[in-house]
Formats: sequence, C-alpha cells, structure tokens
Amino acid sequence: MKINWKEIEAKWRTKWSENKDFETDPNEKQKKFITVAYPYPNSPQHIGHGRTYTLADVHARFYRMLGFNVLFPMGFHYTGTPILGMAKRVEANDKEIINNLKNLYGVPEDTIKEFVEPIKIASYFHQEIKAGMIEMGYSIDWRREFTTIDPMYAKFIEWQIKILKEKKLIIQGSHPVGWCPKDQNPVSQHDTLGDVEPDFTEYILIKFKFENYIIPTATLRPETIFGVVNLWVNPEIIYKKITVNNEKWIVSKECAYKMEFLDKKITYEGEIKGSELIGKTVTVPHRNESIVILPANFVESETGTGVVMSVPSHAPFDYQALIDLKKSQMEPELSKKVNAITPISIIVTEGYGENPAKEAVEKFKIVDQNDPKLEEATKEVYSKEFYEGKLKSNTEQFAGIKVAFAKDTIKEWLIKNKHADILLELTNTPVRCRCGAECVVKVLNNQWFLNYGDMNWKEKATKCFDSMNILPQEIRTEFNYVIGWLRERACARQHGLGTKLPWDKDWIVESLSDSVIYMAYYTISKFINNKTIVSDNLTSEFFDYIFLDKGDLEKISSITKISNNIITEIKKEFQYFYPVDSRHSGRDLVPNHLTFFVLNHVAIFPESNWPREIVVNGSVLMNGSKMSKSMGNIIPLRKAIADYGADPIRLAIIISAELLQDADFNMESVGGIQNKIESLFDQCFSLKAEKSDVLEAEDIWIKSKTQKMISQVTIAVEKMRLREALHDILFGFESDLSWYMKRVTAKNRNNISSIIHEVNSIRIAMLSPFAPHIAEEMWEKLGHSGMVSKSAWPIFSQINVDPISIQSEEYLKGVIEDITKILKVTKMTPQKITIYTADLFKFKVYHFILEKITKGQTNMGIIMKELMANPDTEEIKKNPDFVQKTIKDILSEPTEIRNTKIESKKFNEKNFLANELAELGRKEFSVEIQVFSESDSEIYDPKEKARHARPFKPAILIE
RNA sequence: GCGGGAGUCGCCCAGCCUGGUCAAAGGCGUAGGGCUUAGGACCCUAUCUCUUAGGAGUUCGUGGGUUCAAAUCCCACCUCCCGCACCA
Repeated sequence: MKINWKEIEAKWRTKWSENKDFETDPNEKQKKFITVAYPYPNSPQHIGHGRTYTLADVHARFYRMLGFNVLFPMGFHYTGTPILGMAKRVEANDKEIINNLKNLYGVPEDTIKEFVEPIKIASYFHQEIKAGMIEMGYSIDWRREFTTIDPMYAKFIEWQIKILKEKKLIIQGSHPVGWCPKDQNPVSQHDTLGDVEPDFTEYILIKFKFENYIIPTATLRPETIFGVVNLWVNPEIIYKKITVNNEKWIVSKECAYKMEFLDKKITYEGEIKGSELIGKTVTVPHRNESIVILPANFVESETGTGVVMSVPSHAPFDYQALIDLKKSQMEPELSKKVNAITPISIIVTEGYGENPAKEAVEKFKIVDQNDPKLEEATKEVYSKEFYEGKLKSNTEQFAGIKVAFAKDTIKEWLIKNKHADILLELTNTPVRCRCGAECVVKVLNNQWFLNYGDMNWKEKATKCFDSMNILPQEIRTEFNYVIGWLRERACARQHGLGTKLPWDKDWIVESLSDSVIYMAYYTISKFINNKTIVSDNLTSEFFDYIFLDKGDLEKISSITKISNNIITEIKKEFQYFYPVDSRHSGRDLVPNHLTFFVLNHVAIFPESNWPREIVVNGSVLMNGSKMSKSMGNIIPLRKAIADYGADPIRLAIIISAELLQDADFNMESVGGIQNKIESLFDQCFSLKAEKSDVLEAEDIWIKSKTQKMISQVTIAVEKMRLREALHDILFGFESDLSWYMKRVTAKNRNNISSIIHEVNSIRIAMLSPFAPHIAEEMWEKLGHSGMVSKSAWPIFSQINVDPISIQSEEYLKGVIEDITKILKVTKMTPQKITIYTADLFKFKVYHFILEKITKGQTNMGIIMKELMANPDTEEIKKNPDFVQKTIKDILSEPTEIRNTKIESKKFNEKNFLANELAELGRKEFSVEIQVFSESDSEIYDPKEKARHARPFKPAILIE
C-alpha cells in the first residue's frame, strides 16, 4: 500500500505539538540536555544540514524512550558578516545573488526587495529553517528559541566577554587582515567579488645599502642572503624615493602604497628610473660586500618591492636572467662585471648538484626569463630545498641546519640586526571588494584576541576533553591536536551583526566567540520568551548568580527588580539542566567551534558544569560529489520533505553512512527506504496481539533472535552508531524472519500472528526515534494505545534467550544447506533423502575434543594420543580421519556456539531432526526425509553413508 | 611539512576496536524465474574459480611478520582524501 506521508506526518506532528510533548521543564526524573550547533540563517537548509539535526533528534528521542527528561532546544545565529555582505549585494542589485535567491532558494520577489536590510534576510531564512525543522519532526522545545541579536542575548554575551577579560584571557595586539581601502573595512571571502578568500604571505625585506638609501628586496627565502650575487631591477620601472620611519628607501610605487597600510609612516620624496640604477653597486647587509645592480624584465613592480635579489645558484629565474643578460648587448664595463659573476651555492640537497637552479632550468627546457615554466621550476627547487636541503659551510653560524628550520632563525637574526623588515602581500591578487576597490593587507592595531595560546587554559581544556565522551572515538586525537596548535584568535570585528564589546563600542564580538556557551542561555530564554523577565533589568550580577552561584539573592533581586522566587526558579532551571550532556555538530566545526566550546566552558564554569559529550558527524555528498551552488546539486530540505516525506529522508540520511563518514545521498536510496517501510506498514494491519498457544521450536528461536536484536540495536544507538542500529532493525532482522516464515509455512501454521505482532511491536518501537511519524502510525495500527514516542525502549532480557534453540536452528539450517549444496553439485532430482546422525561414541569423542580446543589445545597429534590413552575413547584410532575433521569443524565455529555446545551435551540430534526436518524437507525438496542414528539396528543404509556421520554434521544420502 | 582518515569480491559500502560464525552483510548492477495487458514496482534464485556428494583453490592496496588460525594484530612501503585559522 502506498503511504500518504504528508498526511500521516501532519497528523502526528499536530498531536505532539498539542500534547506539548517536547516542552521540557525540570522534574524529578534524570535529565539529558542535548544540543546542536544552531544554524546561520543566510540560506534555506539543505539535506546536508539535515544530517546533524536528525542525528541529534534521534539521540534525544532515544533517551526520552529510555525514561530521561530530555531537553532539545534550538536558537538562531544571526551574528556575522556574510548576511551583511548579502544585503549589500542585494542593494547593489547584484544579478548573481538575486538570481540565486529567486531560483535556487525560491524567495518571493517582494521579499527579496526587503533584503537590503540584513535582519530581514536573517529572519526570513530563520523562519524557513524553523519550518523545515518542524516538518522533519525534530523534537525541539520551541519555547526556548532565540536569536543572537536579541537584546537579552547581548547582555549575556557582554557578561561572558567581561568574565574572559577579567580572567585576562582577552588581550590586545596587532593583526594583519584583508582590507578594503575604500570601505575602510576588513574583507573576508564573503565580501569579495567571486568569493575569493584574501590570502597573504609574509615576505622578508632584505635591506641593501645604496649610497644613503636602502634598497629592500622581498624574499620568501631569507637564507639565500648568503648566496646573493647581484640585484635585479626592471629598467622600465620608475621607482619611488620614500622615507619609511626615518629611513630613506627606494621601492616601486605599488610597494610604497602597500606599506602605507602596514603600520609604517611613509612620505614621498622623489623618483628614480630603474635604468638609472643599472650598473650601480649596493652593499649586502652584514657582509659589507658590494654587488652590482643589473637589469631584468621578469621583475614586476607589483610584486614585493620591485627589486629582486639574485641567487642564481638556487633560483631558476635569477639563473636564467643572468644567461639572458650575458647573451645581450651591454656596455663593455657592465659586461665585465656580469662576466665576473659566479653563482654561490649555499644549500646541499640530495638529488641536486652544485647548482639546482641550473639543473631545473635545463630539466624544464626554459627558453628565457619570460618562460611561464619558470614558475614551476622555481616551485620544485624551492620545495625540495626547503624540506630536504641543508645549509652549507659558507653560511656561517647556520651551517649544517636544515633549511626548514633555518628560515625562521635567519629571519629573526636579520630583523634583530636591522638588516631586514617584513612586508605582507596578497598572494592571489587582484582581490576585489564587492565595492570594486582592490584590496590590500592591513595591519590592524588594537585588535582584541582570545588568548587560546595560554598554556594553563589549554591544560584545563585538555583535562575536560579527557573526561568527556567523544563520539566517534577516532576524532579525539584531532581535538588534542587542535588544542595544541591553537594561538591567539581575534574575537571582535568592526562590522557585521552581533554584540558590541562592552568596553570598546567600535568592536563587535565575532561569531565564533559569541556562540560558545549559549547552551546555558537556553535555560533562561524560556523566561524571556514568556515575559517573566525583561532585558532592561539584567546585570552581570544576575548572570553571576544564575550561572556561577555567586552573589546574594536579596541584592540581585533589588538590582534586577525580579522577585526572589523567579530568580530562584531560573537558577534551579539552570542547575537542573546543566551541564550539556551531548553536543552535536558536523566535523567541520572540530578545529574551531567545538574546541572553543570546551575552552570557554572550562574558562567560565566550574568543573561540575563542564560538557560531558561531543558527537561529530561527517558531511553529506550528493550522488558522490560535494553539494555546491555552482554544481546545482543542492537539495533544499523542505523540497525533499514535500517530495518524499520526512521519515524517508531521515532514514536515508542515517542509513547511508556511519557517523564520521561522508554520507552519499541519492534519491534512489530514498525510494528503497520508502518501499521497505511500506511493506512493514502493510504487515501492521493484519497482526493481532492475541494470546499464543504452546510455543514451537521456531517460536522460541525467533523470540531469542529478537532479544539479540534488541541488545545489538541498543548498544549501537548508545554509541551513536545509528546506521548499524537502523540496519539491524530494518534489514538485518529480515533474514531471521524469512527463515522463521519458511519454518512456519512448512508446518502450515496459522497461529503466528501474536508472535509477529510482538516482534514487530519491538521493531517499531526501536524504529520510532529514527522515523517518528510513521512509527506512530504503525504503532496505532498494531492496536497499541498511547504513543510509541512515549513508550519504553525495549529492554533486552536474557531469560527470553534460549541458546539451545539458537543452536538447533543453526543446525537445521546447516543440514538444509548441505542437502542444497549436494543437489546443486550433482544436479540430481531427489526421490528420497536419508539422514544419519552420529552415534554416542562419536559424541563422547567430540566433546572430549571440544573441551581440549576450548582450553587451547588444537594439535591433532596430541589430542589423538590423549584419546587413545583413555579406554573409553581408545577405539577412535580406527578412525583418525574423524578426529581431524572434527577439529576442523570446531575451529571453524564461533566461540559462542562452542560454549553452547559444551553446555548442551544432551542435545538429541536424531529426535530434533525427526521432529523438525520432515515438513521442511517436503516443502523445500518435495521428498520424504528419513532420519536414523548410525547405531540404529534397523537402519536403511544401502550406500554405507551412515559411518560418515559426525556430531552436528549428519551423513546424508540422496537418491 | 604537520595532523587526521581511507584503500574490501563490476560499482557503492559494512566487517577491523574485541582474530575463528568470512568467499566476506546490505544496496546497485547483471542473468534467470514469478507477478503484470505492458512498463514500473514488488517477490524468488543466481552472481570469484573449479567441482556429478555436502568439497577444493585463489581473494580484502603491496611486501614481510606473529598465530593452530589474519580482511581483522604488528612492521615497512605505495596510492588517495581532508584540516592547518580570524571564516560561518
């Protein structure tokens, strides 16, 4: 039967909401506080977002069925710059974004017009996302919803940031950022044309002395100062004479402009043409050696200072330029100088000789200095030398050091001796701001940082991580690593939505810093939303009292004008729900949000309120590739729900991958899930919970198997191995059920409705956290009163597991399988089948061997000797083949089955087969099956097969 | 470079933690059959190689090792993917 997902889902959604099932207040039960990283509302959510929330919802629903008082709240993170950027683009009538909003996100045109206001964007997508979450059936307590620009939230963040400052964890310093000179604003990826991230590198400026000027050259390789033999300038460039912090420099115009933003005082003094510098000499700093300035056209005014130091031994450009120059027409005097130049080799690298640059130029078949392949050659030499090279003896105190280590040391040494300076430069130029201006690097002074580099802080966070449950376990090392390399992090910016720094109103608390302890806020947001408290009254004393148990109630009450009772109630609410029992998020938040979450908790809260668990999930791929706007493979969640139903989407997301794996989502799998659920749904109509009569062998077996399933599924869900759990519920159990049906049909039984009813009730209860709507419907159809979401999670009961029945059904399956195999190989049509079970003597030997093996003895020779030493089993020497095969039989079995066999010595193969095999045989092979023991006196054994019988491996004769 | 992860029977993907139920689940694909007016959907059977008696052989990136026994544990190597920040 086709399921009307929409109708069923709406029906149960309404019931949950009417019953206020997910509105959680403190009570006498044990609590679980489950949170997910709240969404940033700059677009509708897609299937990928759905994964994290779905996992958390399953988690919440599971704990609810286990009897916990579960709080699962949600907020919306308005803080940040991307929305601001979007608003600007809408205002500028940017075609791309308007097209995306209209066609990709389906925003009505009238609404788009309002999007010039950033808050309109946020609140539009906020409602869109919320609607999707409700449609997905997430069991969220919406009374606690908030946004991060609510006035009350601002108070909360002010409190948080103030505490951090008091603890001296917020410090001030300077920091380079991408910068738009026109907007006077930092730029990030969202603010640039084409969404490029401004990427910059640090060049070392080596200060060469030229008369009373300094000619700086920019390099990434300060160590090569020991190999410099000349300088390159472009004769066509007009250089600027400038004063930089009381020094006179000669650099390109572009370089001078860049330096204006780098916290340097620049005044312009004059100009000099590149050609005028040719042939002049400069002094190498520290060595006081003179080298000549030569012309080269590969030198660009936009890069570095517009002057390049030449290290022909290690830099392919320099080597090639020197060759080009030697070939060209020169004044005799210059020519003499050029010919006197010999490269100085300063790095030894395995695989290269004296002149790596020369080798690379030859290898890449470089034509001249304008050859584009030179970039590649440079890259190769550089990376090889950097990671593998060592400095030679002509590098003074640095001799013998690996280049990778020497680089920073030499940089420090040069700067300390005033031989060098720093130049920051964009590497992916030109980066243009959305306003059209070309961006630069700016050093921001007075920037505020969270000092995540603080060793004590790190230690505390590590302690917290050590005591936390991290799921899956594999991700733990990654957290430890992140804690290790974390340094200062800017925690405020100058534009965007968010809370202003209380002590410096020019700055707004940055989005990854105002989202670290907000879980605590959920415990008070309920009182804000129902107007019990208002923001005007709130002071940091209030938060101190609620969250840190500091201060005096009377005093707080008089300051805030909130009654003692209410303050006490709020405090109790917090104390009941805190700490966070489980925090869910995607793995992309591991190196930032999740780690900051822990760091800030340990900084602000006492140990008793440190978080308990983190659950991390992988991302979602669409048909094997990343979802992206440009690929056009983003499926909006609400559209998917409308097309397929929420439950099939939930199931498809969960079944497609284990927690940390990337889930490859495709619509075919959703169809498969729908069919699976439909067939389960159909069964529910015909089943009745009537009393069952006497249980037959297969009934006991399927009940045992059901218990095993309960145990497996429960353990899997506890570890958030939801794929495995769901698989066991839906598919894994299917093969057991079909064996059961085979047995039942063979016997022509029609009294199994109650058994199946019982089994399916258990399955549907366990399915309920995964597919909550349809599970309710099935539960109702099965005739249960009450809701499945409020029923108890099935509990494993050892009493209902009958090991002997598991063993005997396995045995029966084995016999059927053997017969099938024989028929397959021989291709015969059976007329008659005869089974011979082993005699008592063989059983005695079998158990002897079984016990030996259990004790670890697997050596055939030793076992044989021991058997012969015992008068009871001595006779086995006539049948050594039996011993060998028996050892093999036993070794190929799981330990569990071996133990069962030890415990069930009395198992009577012949009786069991005689009772259970005949009907099955008739059904499966359409023949009569006769069963003998090989020791029976009136045995029918024309082919003398009986003697081959072994315990649990009867002999078979097919005619 | 540093750190993390992965390589499984045509494809996707389980299993590895805790060695034996593993020629290895499930899905897709393919072949045959059933159902259907037909198509789809669904159900059944088969799907490494050999085999006229339930068997044997060769497989889990490559090469070693430990063990009675290795996809699973240990060592080395090869290949691929992800993160390395001021951005949500």
